[in-house]
Amino acid sequence: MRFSNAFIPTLKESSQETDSISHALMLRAGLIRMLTSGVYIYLPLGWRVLKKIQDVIRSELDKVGAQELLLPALQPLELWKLTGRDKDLGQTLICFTDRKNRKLCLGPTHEEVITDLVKNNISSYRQMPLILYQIQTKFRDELRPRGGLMRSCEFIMKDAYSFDIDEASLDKNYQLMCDCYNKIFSLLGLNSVRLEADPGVIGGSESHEFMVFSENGEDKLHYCPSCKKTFSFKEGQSSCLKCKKDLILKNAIELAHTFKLGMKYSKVQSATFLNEKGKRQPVIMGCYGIGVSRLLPAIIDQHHDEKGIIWPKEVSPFDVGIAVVEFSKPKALELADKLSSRIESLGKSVLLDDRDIRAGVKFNDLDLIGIPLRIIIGKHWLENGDLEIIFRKDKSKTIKIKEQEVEEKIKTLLS
RNA sequence: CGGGGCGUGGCUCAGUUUGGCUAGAGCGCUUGGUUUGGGACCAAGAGGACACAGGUUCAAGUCCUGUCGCCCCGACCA
Repeated sequence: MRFSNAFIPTLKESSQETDSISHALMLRAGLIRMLTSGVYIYLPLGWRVLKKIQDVIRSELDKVGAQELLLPALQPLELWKLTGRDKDLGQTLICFTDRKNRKLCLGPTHEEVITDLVKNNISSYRQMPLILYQIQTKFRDELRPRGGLMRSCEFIMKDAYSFDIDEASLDKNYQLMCDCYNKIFSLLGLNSVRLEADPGVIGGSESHEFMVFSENGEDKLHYCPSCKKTFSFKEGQSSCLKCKKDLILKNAIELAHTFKLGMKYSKVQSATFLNEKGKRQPVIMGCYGIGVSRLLPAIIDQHHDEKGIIWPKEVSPFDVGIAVVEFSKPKALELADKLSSRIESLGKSVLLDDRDIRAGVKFNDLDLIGIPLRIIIGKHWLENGDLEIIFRKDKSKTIKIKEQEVEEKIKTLLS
């Protein structure tokens, strides 16, 4: 992709109103724009990152045997009345009546819908265990949206649901999913901690949250500086039970929330199956959510410097940036085109900055956008054919290579 | 929903306290020229009627009333 053709509206300044770093960087780097409070547009660059994040999630979930489907965002309010959650969610649930006088709502989560699906399509213990998931837009009329994508009214969520014949089997799936989440977050460059949580409106017997420490997080955690153990803020203790050290209060972002639902939904919605003895019983359920769009600010929060974003290579919108500094020389652009198609044939994406502007602007934009590797075709190339590879994370590691070494080098650096 | 702040070209903001010439700056944009390794410079342009509605006044971006929108803190948060 040539920068001159790309829609990447970067900004030099950010408004004084946006006080979270990640949100300001998302606006400045041309990742998102606000439509109205709590509702955001994903620009091409932001959407590329979001798709990369989804790729990681899909790939890991598929590995543990979870199957992707897509449930409707539009749901009959009837289902919610059945479980009584229309009242639990209250005004958060966005409801309306269609022209046929049908009462509908926009899905804030999908326990009712998936349970309804299972009720009609699972009837035997032979059909379980089963894990289904989707990546979908959720709608919640938040009292106060904040922090850009951190808490918005329309957001992307990955929600998975497990179906088992008994508690022991649920425990297995639950563990499987938690391990999978740890893997996903570590691939995304997020140092997550897991701790027990309040099941809240979703319900169930047991529940855990996956959190990452962040100054701009909405949640608070107690942290032991000695044994590194984390405690939920609600537990209310002031010193570590083990080390007796004073706990430190830290802000954190909730990345994911898992629940052992048990029979909460299957009982009310009559999602039952016949066990091996021919006895009818409710399906045992689990539910596992990841705030996908929230991962964007969470990752940026953990990976940035004063110049801008530093994407982990798994989620960078482009794998390689090429800055043509000697743009007045036709040969430089020719070489850049050649290099980018050679790199693309390795299955890597390239953002080629061919713009007729000064070097400083390109460097600053590429720093802001945060692509991990940058090739410069500039004065060293003019002098003796050297291409420079600059690492976004650490410029002191800059290396010089010749044109014919590019594929080999990129392959090693991106593996 | 309670408290606080804000709304002036595409972006970031000044101007409002103490009403007064024709509404400003920087960035961005267009054209020409000089530049060209860390957000260049010169020149010439385009672009706003000051969130909206009412009111006070000889005169309102500025004062008053109402409405709408946005941000932050709190409450809430699957």
